[in-house]
Amino acid sequence: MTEISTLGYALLGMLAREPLSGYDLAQRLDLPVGQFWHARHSQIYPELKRLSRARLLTHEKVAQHDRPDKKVYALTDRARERLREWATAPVEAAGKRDELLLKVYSMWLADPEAAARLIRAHEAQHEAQLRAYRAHEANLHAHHAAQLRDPRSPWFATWATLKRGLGYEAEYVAWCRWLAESLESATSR
Amino acid sequence: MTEISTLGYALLGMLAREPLSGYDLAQRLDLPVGQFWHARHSQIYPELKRLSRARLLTHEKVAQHDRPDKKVYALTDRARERLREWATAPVEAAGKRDELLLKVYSMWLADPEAAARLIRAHEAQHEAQLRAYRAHEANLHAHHAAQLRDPRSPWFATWATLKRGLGYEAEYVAWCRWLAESLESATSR
DNA sequence: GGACGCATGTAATAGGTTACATGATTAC
DNA sequence: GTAATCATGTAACCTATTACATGCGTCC
Repeated sequence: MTEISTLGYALLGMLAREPLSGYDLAQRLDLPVGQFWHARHSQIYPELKRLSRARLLTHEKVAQHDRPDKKVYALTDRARERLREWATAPVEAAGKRDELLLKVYSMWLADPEAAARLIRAHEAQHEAQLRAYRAHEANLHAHHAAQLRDPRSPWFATWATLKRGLGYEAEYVAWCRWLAESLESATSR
Repeated sequence: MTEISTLGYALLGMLAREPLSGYDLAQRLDLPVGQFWHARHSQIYPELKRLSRARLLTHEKVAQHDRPDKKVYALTDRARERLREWATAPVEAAGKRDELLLKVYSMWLADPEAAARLIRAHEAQHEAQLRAYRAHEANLHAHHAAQLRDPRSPWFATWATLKRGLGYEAEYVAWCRWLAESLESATSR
């Protein structure tokens, strides 16, 4: 049985919902508003080849009149089965990494005013992300309200990861505010 | 001016508080209860050499009677200055990665009961982490209450990162509970 | 003609994990 | 003696980022 990388499962997970091209996958997985995984096209194209060789994906060339042709990938039955097994298999809690927190750890060396500015900048970033997630959630409720209660629906899964994103960003913003206020009140005194 | 990697800053950040050996650093940065960064000894020892070559660290050999000798590293003034500048320099928000969330994204394919078990297991893990953080916080308040209000104190910085850890884990636990309950109520019906 | 978005790839490098290796000292 | 902790290192491998590279089609 062929090994499948985490990135592989990320791609299979998206293709299980709808067939997509490498470019489509790259757009969804690139920096913007993905949730808890990301990848660049330079990692995606070779991975699609590997998965195809392992007979986990099929692809068909789709000719387009208005833009370049593309390859649209779809799951095989084997892949869907592998994905289903993986989805509930035990996994270690991720070792989180956040460079901002590393900076905060050494921030006592620096000017509190400069520190507060950095934290305020991140507060704004996470607030923007939170607003985007909220808009996404409103959209989900508006168009797929019925499916959101069914754990067998992909919309439910989308909602579940989105809720985690909402909680994550809301907590991050609250923490930024607390920290920035602490730093600012120290400055004013 | 020599480039310093993020890992380098992690090591400098710890050494700015107290001189430590590679082994000490590895213990603090290894899997256990670090907060938002981790590394293995195989990454740490070579990095200590690099930082030493760049004259950012000094080390002295410390002979021990009861156990093997060790090298204890300390910051140079240049390193402390570099660390201080880095601490408030702009940084992009981290692209978060969490394999559990990736699984949740494809969980609609699987048996909701199996899914609920996986989520409950993570709930327990994050609860345990939360308890550990709470104990750490109580300890901080008991022994360093005065310094916790001073942004120029390393104890304040420790508290700030710890608070982020507390918020993160509390939110994670709450989300696990919500999701597990949703999955379980679907099963019982 | 040039910029931009679509579309697909490869190569070089950096960052990180796992495994391999060695040796001292203490406790059982 | 042998397992466990302290202590330091290297090598092989995998993952991920950045940069290089190409080409089509549309809009200005």
